[in-house]
Amino acid sequence: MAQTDTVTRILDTAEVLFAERGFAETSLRTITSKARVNLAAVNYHFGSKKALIQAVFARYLDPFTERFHGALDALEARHPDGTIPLEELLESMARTVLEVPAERHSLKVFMKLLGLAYSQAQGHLRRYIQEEYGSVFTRFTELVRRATPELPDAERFWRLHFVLGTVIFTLSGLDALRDIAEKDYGEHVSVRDLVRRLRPVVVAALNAPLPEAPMANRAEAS
Amino acid sequence: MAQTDTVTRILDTAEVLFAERGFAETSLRTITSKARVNLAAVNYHFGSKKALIQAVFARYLDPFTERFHGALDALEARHPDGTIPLEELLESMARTVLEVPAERHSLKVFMKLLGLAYSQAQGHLRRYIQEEYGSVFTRFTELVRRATPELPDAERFWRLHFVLGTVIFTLSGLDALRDIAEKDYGEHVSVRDLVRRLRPVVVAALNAPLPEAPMANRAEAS
DNA sequence: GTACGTTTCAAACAATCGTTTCCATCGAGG
DNA sequence: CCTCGATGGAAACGATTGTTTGAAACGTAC
Repeated sequence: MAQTDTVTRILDTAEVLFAERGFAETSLRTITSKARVNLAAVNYHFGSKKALIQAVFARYLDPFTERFHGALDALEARHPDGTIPLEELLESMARTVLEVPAERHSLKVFMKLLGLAYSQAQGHLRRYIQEEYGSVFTRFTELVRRATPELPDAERFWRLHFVLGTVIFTLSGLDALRDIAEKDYGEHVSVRDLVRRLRPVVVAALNAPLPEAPMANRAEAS
Repeated sequence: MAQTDTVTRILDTAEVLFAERGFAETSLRTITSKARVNLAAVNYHFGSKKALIQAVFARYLDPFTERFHGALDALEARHPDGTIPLEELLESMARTVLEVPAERHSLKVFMKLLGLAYSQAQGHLRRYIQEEYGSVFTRFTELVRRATPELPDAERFWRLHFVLGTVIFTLSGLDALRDIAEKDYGEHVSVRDLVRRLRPVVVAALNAPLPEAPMANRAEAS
């Protein structure tokens, strides 16, 4: 139908502009004019700008969670003892993250959006993502827990976010970094190349020795 | 003078609001009313909103670069051979980052601002920071190069940005993460505690084994 | 062909934005 | 006392924002 055409044209244009400039810096007029669609179409089809932003994310995250659940199902089936090696877990997640947007040639956009979701205040976005897609992440962390029984729970929690930061930060700022790297080392870096470089770093970070015991608790500016 | 009072009151208010909501989401009216100064004061003292944003950063980065240069001078004096151990370099940087905003009890704000500087498009900001403060970073990376001669240049470049992502991502999203961690593990985390946890992870990431040789060059969606 | 629900369109809405203007106020120097 | 440059303050500027409106255009079923 014609609706689908307008809706997808809005989404296709919006995700690119959001990724390039951020949410607040992208007006509905910029989106609709570039998408060759009437201004009112956004509010008609999505209801509001907030809802459009969430729809942009849903188009990536819905297939991602579905595939990732499937991938974890397969992994659990191959390891009936319930303990999946850490490398396989990471590998599975990486593959899923790469697969989903690859079909629309928009891995870069997906990564930038993930970066924005974390950095931009946009309270509603973080809440929406947390409520809508938190369950997959919970399942994943539980599997990581079984894979790394020697790590204290709190330590594992923080280290998972450390490497999450590494990946999102790197892949979402990829363009700028790639330009610098290319200028300084003349080497062209593909996303797959970057993932190859990331793997040993992530594994080493998760397997790092435990920190020294904390000193006496000192108050800290909050 | 009265000028100084107005200027610092604007800066104090602006940096907090920017850190909480981002730049585009913080209006000059919100800043000036909360700071109890006239709306026109911002344009009078700073010239524009862009200039105010840069001034907020300069108030942190100017003392930071000065101290960091001094710390590196001291390190080079203690190692006349020109090779400073990696741990000392990292330690020195961490200490400087913690010192500067500690004097104004605003480490959290500083970290959030750093995170915003990377994520928000705000082209002018990245350019400003790069041009104004890029030299310290260049000096630091050169010292890291001498400290890790076994690493290929490109590999070191990427790993430095990996750990930079870890640190900025973690410390700028600290509030949200701290809430989750506190809820899940009942443990209160101070910034110093987090730095203690970060140290072994960062060292392990930089010292990770080299990735396997790349496969045949495959084109990748850019 | 006519009626109906859906979608598109141009126009206007009220609100907010950054910036500018103009005048009052102040304090120091002549 | 008067002057003058610097600062504070109220009001308005024009531009842009997200959203709403009401009518035109559309395809479909009777």
